[in-house]
Amino acid sequence: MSRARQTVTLTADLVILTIRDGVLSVLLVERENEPFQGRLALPGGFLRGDESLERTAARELAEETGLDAGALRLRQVGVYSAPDRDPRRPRVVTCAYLAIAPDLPVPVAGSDARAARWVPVAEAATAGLAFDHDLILADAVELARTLLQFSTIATAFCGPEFTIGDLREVYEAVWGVGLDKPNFHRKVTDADGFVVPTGGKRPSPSGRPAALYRAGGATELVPPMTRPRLGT
Amino acid sequence: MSRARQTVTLTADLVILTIRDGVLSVLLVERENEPFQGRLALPGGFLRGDESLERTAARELAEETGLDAGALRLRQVGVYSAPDRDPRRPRVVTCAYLAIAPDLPVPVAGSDARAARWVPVAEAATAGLAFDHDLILADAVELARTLLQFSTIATAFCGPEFTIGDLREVYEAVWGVGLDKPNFHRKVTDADGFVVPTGGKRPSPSGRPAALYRAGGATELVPPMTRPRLGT
DNA sequence: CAAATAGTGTCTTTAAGACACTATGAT
DNA sequence: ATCATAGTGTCTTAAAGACACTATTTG
Repeated sequence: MSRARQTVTLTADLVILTIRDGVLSVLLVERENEPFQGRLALPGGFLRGDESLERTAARELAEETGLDAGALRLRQVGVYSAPDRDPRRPRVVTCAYLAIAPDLPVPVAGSDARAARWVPVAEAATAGLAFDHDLILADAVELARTLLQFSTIATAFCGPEFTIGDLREVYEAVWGVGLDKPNFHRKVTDADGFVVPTGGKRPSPSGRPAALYRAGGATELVPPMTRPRLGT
Repeated sequence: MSRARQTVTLTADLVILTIRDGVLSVLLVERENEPFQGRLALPGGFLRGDESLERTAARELAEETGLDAGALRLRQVGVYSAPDRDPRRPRVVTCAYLAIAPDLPVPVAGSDARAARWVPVAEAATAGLAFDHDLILADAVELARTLLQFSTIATAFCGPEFTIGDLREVYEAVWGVGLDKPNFHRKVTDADGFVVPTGGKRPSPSGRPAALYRAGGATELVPPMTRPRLGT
């Protein structure tokens, strides 16, 4: 019974999100070759010899951003296996991974010299990415939005030290909403193991300096952050 | 740059859950061949010619249970790509899908004549499944538990008509907890588009007959069903 | 002082959960 | 009548959200 036991090529694609100037942005590379030459695409690469897909994704992440995949957590977004998703040839199946990064100084030029840059997600979605990367990006952003509700992952968007205001801006950028400052402050500082004060303060150009925090030990966020409902 | 562009074999595995006699159960097949001959495994099969993985999963579902995949919704659980997960040969990568089914009369003998049967999830987890199917099953069950909180998918465990008590038993079986009957009743009937009364009643051997409902139009469940927290 | 941003107090509304109570059937 | 299961009322507590208010800085 070896009927149609087909072999395929596997890739791992990365959706690396960060916040730049208060705008949710994604790391994209410009394609050098056909198909989709000159179009923007998610960074990614082929599965190699003895790797799992997670390892492929971690390796690509290091190559594209210089970030240690051990520090950052990769989460599976999903598998994309439509037979014609790669026009070159059938049967290139990809698994997408989500990574959340602090605001990096600049995307490290990939070791493979591709021009990588941060693009606001809203812009990327309208511009039209290569392959089915529009769909992948949309799924990944939706996953990130959900993770913000139930996990403490928002701190991954921040540096090692941050203010509650910084954290609030993360939620506002990813969710695309405005949040009540006083209630947000209370909720975050009350949640167990979400943030812990470092004792330091960050002066502001004009106004009271904000206390600094670092990420706490918890991964799950209880009670969850409630995302404002639109339709209601 | 064709370095190590490896080809792999892809399969889709199915975690088909149902509730039998109040116990969360999974459809398993007994393996006829090595490796893991005689052991229980998740049903699944190889990706064919022009299929997407979703289609492979849907086809397997039809073969194993006779259920129309159009009626049932398949959800991706995840990709499992550890290099040595199939001892026969490296690079068999699988994508697992979750399907939720009403209590079927009996597993339709698969068209490929494998002995398929329902096994309580607790039993399957301890028995030790073939390959990494223990892990896949655990992930799928965790996904199902989460879906019960935020979606109206619990009705998929029931037939076309069901009582609120039936629905409560679904939650209790999947979550492994007891729920307050009066509060559950109110919450379910108040939630918009979760269940709609059919007007019928189901007599009970001893006691007041229960009103019958069918699944409503909503897919998202707001407010969500709150899953009792353990540690607190 | 005013302006600006950080953070606290407190009230209202909503939902969760406990549980007493009523309703409707079989025997 | 009793027993059993279905379903409602109501009270308590916890959390969401609005928003007035206080605190701490710069100019």
